[in-house]
Amino acid sequence: MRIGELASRTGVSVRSLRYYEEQGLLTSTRSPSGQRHYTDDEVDRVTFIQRLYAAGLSSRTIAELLPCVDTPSMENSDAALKRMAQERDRLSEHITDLIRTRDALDGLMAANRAHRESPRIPVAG
Amino acid sequence: MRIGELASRTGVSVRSLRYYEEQGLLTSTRSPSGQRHYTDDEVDRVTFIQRLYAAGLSSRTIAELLPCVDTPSMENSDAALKRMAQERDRLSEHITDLIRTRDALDGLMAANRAHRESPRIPVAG
DNA sequence: CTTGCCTCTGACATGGATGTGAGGTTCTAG
DNA sequence: CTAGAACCTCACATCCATGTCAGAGGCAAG
Repeated sequence: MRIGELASRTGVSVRSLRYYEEQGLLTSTRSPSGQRHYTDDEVDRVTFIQRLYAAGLSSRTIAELLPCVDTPSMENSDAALKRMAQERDRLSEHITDLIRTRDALDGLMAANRAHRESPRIPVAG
Repeated sequence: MRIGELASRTGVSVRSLRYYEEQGLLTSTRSPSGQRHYTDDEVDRVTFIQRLYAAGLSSRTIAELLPCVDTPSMENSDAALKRMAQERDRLSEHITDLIRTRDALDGLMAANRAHRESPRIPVAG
């Protein structure tokens, strides 16, 4: 498929797809006239890339991990696996932090609702 | 306390504290000479602001929520509470998304480790 | 008074993913 | 053949929390 279709299938802008390629996250075969062509597999790949972006990884970091995703071989894995474990832990920490924040919001909302029903002395969280 | 102390107590840069004030997230009393002074309460406030930033809220959004935090009164609450619920849900969605990503990373790491122990594709040792 | 550190305002710089536009080529449908 | 999408590259713009620098004033200690 061409870039436009990949874009609409993944919900990622054409601009971003080109950027991913520039960052070495995505490859394409080129038609004789220079247009990018992709296989169906790239749809999942792009989705996964987006997932990692959403998890706060930079394109640089993603680039370090992807070889390990593509071909789980020894040389890549050795460094990349360590990197991946490291990112996993960072992510895990972040998740617990977000959960704590969500709890804080829940607490605030409860306080406000309580106040709404029976006005009282304001308490900050 | 003055801004430097607040900065070191919260781990937030002086620059950022001034920025928070500029965005209406933080207030300070000024000494006659114009220097900012803060009470101990501001430490928690700054920490909470950081928490919200980490949760992906923009300073604009945070500004919308804080009045609700300060004084859980009716007028503020009405709009802000709705906003807060909305952000809470967004956050919740994000959390489940991150957990899914973490699971994906776990899967990849497991696959790589499995490969390492018994290489299925004879490439190199 | 002077030295040194803290603070002030203001303004420009940064990074990273993405938007946007120009100017040109390619593909597809009529 | 022609019109209009879709594509190409290049390059500049945007957002937003921070960094950083410059020039000036504040304040405690020697």
